[in-house]
Amino acid sequence: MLKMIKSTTAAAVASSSSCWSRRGMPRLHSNSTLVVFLNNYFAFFHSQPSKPIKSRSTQLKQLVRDLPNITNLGDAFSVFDRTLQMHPLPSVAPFNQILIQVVKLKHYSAVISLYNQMGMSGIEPDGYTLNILINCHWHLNQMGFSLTVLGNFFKLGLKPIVSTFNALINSFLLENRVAEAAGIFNKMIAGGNNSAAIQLLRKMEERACKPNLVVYNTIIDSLSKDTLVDDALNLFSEMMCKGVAPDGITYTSLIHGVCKLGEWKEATRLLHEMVSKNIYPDVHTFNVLGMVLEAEGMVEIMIQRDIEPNTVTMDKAKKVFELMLSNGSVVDAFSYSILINGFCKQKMMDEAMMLLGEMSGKGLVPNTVTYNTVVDGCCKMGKIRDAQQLFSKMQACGQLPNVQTYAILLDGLCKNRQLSTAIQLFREMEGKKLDVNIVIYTILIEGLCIARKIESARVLFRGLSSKGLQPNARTYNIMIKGLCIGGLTCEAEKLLTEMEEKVCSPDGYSYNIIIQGFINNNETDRAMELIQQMVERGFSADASTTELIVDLLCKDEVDPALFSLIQKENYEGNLPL
DNA sequence: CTAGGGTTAG
Repeated sequence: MLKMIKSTTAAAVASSSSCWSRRGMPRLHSNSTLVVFLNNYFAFFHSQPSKPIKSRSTQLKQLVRDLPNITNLGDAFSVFDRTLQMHPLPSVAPFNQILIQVVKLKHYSAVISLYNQMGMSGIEPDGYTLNILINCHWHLNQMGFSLTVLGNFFKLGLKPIVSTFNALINSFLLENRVAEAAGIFNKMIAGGNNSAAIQLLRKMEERACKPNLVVYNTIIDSLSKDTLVDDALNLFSEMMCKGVAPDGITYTSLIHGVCKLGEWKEATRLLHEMVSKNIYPDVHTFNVLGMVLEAEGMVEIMIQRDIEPNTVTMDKAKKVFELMLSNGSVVDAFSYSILINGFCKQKMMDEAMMLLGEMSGKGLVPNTVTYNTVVDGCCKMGKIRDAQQLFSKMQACGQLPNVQTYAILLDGLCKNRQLSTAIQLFREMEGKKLDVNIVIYTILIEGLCIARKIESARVLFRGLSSKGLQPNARTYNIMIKGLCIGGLTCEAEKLLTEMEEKVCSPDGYSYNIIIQGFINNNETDRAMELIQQMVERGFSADASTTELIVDLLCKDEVDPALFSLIQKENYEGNLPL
């Protein structure tokens, strides 16, 4: 088998070695080798009678076999309650299993509340339970709770992040607890601190606590996510030099990173390399590739390379799916969500809905994210009624809407002039004790501005800090635009200044919005000054701003020198000599 | 039965 894959990938690499280009170049040609790899890979598995990738789940989880499949929080609670009512009370093990299932559903607070319920019922936690709990506290950014669970090594409120973690790691190192150290890395990275993570990696090495594969994978993935792919690849080389062999997770992280940068050649090389090491792409890897190909409009090329672009049909898309399905284990609910999202983004809602319907027939459960995707698709098409129906349906199926679901629907309502329904929905989500975030308020502020209720928008905007929320650049931009529409350019400019003082300085959008505002309100002098400022800061006029300026120039209302300023900015470096 | 990779919002 290995030989076959080796030969197909080698052929794939050899077949189009000259069509690579760096980032920013036409993509349709540049990733064709990747597509050839995929086609060969699928073709190979298609010809195999049995599953090539052995499922590890058959070797594990004897206990969980007796538990019903948990696909939503409601199920989890009922299974938990039934387990709690058993006589005699079972050991902690099945409870741990339930907690793990809930962790997989990412309902971390629910895990903690179930854990508390266990305590009240007299079930003693074990090491596994505590690990699960620590993991949840990390996900919830509750570092203090994690530390308490770990055994009160430290008091709460320690500020210096690196030294805190160092201290923790040192104490773990005494016990040779590499796993926990890895967890701390994970948390640090969640805070966006790659360099601190690498520093800690070095500390581990100094202490002769050899970082293992998980530690490296965690950091490599974080670097890849931040598109620091060169650093990720360096660490990748380093781990191999130190005798730590990469696995599928390492490769998937790296492939994700290079694909994000459009480095198709590198992606193909990595795919080739992993297969040559007897590490096979799994459903995660394919989902990354599927996502990337979809985003690049490569779906049609994946199926048949000589068809017209932009003619993706359901038939053709299904062909890819069937190809993946022929592998038996390659398509899961994630894969469906990704493909459905692709169709939604292409505004092909019929196809998206068909796929959604198809899932249950395959025993796959559409989750909150899947529904969010189709609700968004409907909203963006202006099909609010359909979106609302899906919103009801998901709840009927036991998939609870989250903040993102509400954001999607709220935005759809606001943009389709149904402000009062939006406000009703907002009240509903408040009632559900969902954590209303800045995205939600930004949507509402924009909705109010669209409805010309500038005063209400302003009240909402000013009330953000009392809710403990910080407006970001997008919130400011929307409010500035609203104020300009309301003719309140003076106040809009004050907000622009306020942005400077806060952590979010004005971006290109901010300038375009306010410049348009000044021009539309016949304050050309002020507009001129801001155009100057915008250009100085390296931002440029967008199409509609340029149009307004050209219009002014035509009416001879401004200094003609202005045009060259705009033009120079737009064509800098590209003017033919 | 513990850690690490894939999907969604303004």
